[in-house]
Amino acid sequence: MTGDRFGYQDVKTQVLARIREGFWESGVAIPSEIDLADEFGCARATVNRAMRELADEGYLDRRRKAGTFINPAPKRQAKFSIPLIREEIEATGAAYRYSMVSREIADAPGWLSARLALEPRKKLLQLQCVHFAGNRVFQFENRWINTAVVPAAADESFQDFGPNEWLVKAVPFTDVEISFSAVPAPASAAEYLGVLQNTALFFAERVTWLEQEPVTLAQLYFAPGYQMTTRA
Amino acid sequence: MTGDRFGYQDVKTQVLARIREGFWESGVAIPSEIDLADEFGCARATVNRAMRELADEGYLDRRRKAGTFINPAPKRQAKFSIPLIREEIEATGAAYRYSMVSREIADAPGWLSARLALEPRKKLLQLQCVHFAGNRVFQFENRWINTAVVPAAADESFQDFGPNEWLVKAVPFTDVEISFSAVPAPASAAEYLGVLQNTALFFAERVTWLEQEPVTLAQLYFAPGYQMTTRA
DNA sequence: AGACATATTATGTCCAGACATAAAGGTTTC
DNA sequence: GAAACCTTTATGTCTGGACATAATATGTCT
Repeated sequence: MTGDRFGYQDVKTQVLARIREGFWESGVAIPSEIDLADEFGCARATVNRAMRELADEGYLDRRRKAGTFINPAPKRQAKFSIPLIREEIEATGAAYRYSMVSREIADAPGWLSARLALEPRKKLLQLQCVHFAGNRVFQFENRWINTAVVPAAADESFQDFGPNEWLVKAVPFTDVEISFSAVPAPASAAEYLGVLQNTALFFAERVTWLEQEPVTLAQLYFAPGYQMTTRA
Repeated sequence: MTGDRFGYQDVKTQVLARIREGFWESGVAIPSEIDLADEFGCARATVNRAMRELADEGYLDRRRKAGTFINPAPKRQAKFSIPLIREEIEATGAAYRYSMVSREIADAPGWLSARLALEPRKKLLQLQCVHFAGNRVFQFENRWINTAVVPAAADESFQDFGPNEWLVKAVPFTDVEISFSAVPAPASAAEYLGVLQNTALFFAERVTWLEQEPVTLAQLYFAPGYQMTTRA
């Protein structure tokens, strides 16, 4: 209720409040858009937008003809923005610094071929690099790039900027798959992060695809203490 | 282009394709809604919905009067649904089993009071429990419940079901904060998960609030090998 | 009763037009 | 030149109407 008219935001707030206070009997359809529009004194389109967004947010279930129902167990879905690492670091006030550790064209190991659905022994560009926040190591990155899809990558030295930074500008992609887990630090990551082997590290693996073609796989080892946080 | 008319879905697909193929010059505003509506032969409201959703999804930036711009570095935002643990386990085909380990009313330790903005030495209900997938331990849970906000919790034994399962049905909440990290297994978690101390564990900490009041804090230690995955 | 066709209904989408609003850009004034 | 004012414009929202669509409910026939 911003003041005079009942907008879709107001409808959302009202309906959400009613859901929370148990205003409507659970399990029974809540009033139809027409009825609500009538009650709130606005057009059906306005109510529709409010209800559609509440459904998108998981509070409501809607079915044609059947009506709109309160979702008894709203699956809280957390949204994480995956920023460029440079921005993530600079947002903390620290200076971002990048350093490439190794760069080579190599055969894809077996697990990688399987993971990316590549024919065996395909040549890929492999990069290892380190990202610093100030003078502390922030992340160790192990990356493979499919030069069949991104031939231009073979001509880049990646001395002055990270592969991700280059890739997001140079290559469009259609699908991303990210998985997070905790791993004991492998030898390489331990060395560059300056921790003991098997230290608990937050680990992310990200694969991007362009239509059906795998573009790149990144394995990201975060320094101890890293947290990924969200408010919902 | 579903066949005849140009709906908002079609507009989205077209515009997204143009973004990806670099159809519009980067850095310059793309055509206005009116122009696009004209070009696609549909109403401005239709284009508006398409563009609004693309902006929500992070592909576009829109500003009144200035116009609509392509987001050069679309902050890929991953959405994770946070299912009830029972559903998560049963979705894998395994049987869910739950077991409570301890239950007591205790003073909130200092770090907790600070974290939840409670007055010091406030009495909280503390629970420790274990969630099984089949006969393997899946998660060790350490939880505090603010009985000032949820007095009914003090009367629950939590012998037969987990606190989360009970809370989502019994208490509304307005805000959730989740953070994920990797931790070395503390003694308690190591014992119940059957791993050595300091094993790398995926760890989630979730705080829920009802308006300004903290409802509950959960610390979730996942068995080794756990992955949180998303496709975007 | 069960199978099948038909009517009903709430949501999903669209349109044409309207006014509101934020912000860019220009103009005037000090 | 900076501050204050005005104009313009693209997006943001709303209306009241319309048709489409999916799914339920109902009626009919076997």
